[in-house]
Amino acid sequence: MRVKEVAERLGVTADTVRFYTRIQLLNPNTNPHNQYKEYSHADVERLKFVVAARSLGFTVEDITTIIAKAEDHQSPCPTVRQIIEKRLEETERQFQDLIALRARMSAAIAQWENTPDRVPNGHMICHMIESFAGGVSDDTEK
Amino acid sequence: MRVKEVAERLGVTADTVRFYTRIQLLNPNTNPHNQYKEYSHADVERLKFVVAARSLGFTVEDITTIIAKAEDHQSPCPTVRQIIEKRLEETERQFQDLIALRARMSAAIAQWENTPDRVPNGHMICHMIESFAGGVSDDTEK
DNA sequence: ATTGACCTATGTCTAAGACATAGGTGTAGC
DNA sequence: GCTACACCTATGTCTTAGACATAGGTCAAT
Repeated sequence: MRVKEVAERLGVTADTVRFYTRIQLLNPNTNPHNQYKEYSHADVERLKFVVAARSLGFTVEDITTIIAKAEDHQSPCPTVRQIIEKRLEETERQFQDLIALRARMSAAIAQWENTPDRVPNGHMICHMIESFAGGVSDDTEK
Repeated sequence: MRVKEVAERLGVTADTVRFYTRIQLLNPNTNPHNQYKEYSHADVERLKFVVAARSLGFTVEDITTIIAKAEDHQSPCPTVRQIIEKRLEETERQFQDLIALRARMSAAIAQWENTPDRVPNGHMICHMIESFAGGVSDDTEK
């Protein structure tokens, strides 16, 4: 199978499969004539694993580590448990950040509904953004 | 003022200020002797604007556009309203994606609590990840 | 003048692919 | 066989918003 077929089978783009191939997460045979890659059943299985792991928030580097352990006949499970715990914490942080951002955005939009457009003058770029102080202040004190 | 002082005043890193300077979002004077940048009060004001806009989800490119309009004596307000609406939609999408991801991660962790570690065999890399199907399946049908 | 702590500008790197491009494949029509 | 032509491929470059590494500059204390 060539890249597009593999990609479609697993619901990812051909570019994604090419990327994984480039970083040697996948190692298909190469046709020496035209450099086309030929993906085997084993390659598809591995890609399936990568896609599953990605959808659980593992980074590509995480996955590389996990596969390396497995190929070394070690159980990757402890590593996997450890990593996902860390990734979940990060996700939680992003989540909180995103909630705060969304709140700021919504508040700004609400406030600006009753604000007229205005042409900037010398010491203002956009009065809407500038008047929405949102916690941004100079620390100059004097 | 030099880069570090400006950065600290606005609660960002010196690298951030350098980055904005590099892309000419800020245009401080350069000491021809050592290339050190000297930030004026106007530079600080502009940086304040950039930081405020960033905290509302505007991209650096958005901000460049907004400032360009303002310097051209046009009101940036319509543009600003339009952009933030778009950014809010994107944020909402990310938010939904993140909720789904977090749910998958939590579910996986929960499921794996009662799952023993296992050493990989020929056709399995990590049984925990592989058994947590999470919607990843081959489209092979034959 | 020299040391040393701290600062600076510049170049490179990041994650995970997307995009652009030059060239290859394969089928249909002649 | 040859030619179109639609579609496919590998490879190189680009993306965001800074962080990091490094070589060199500053400045107060010695």
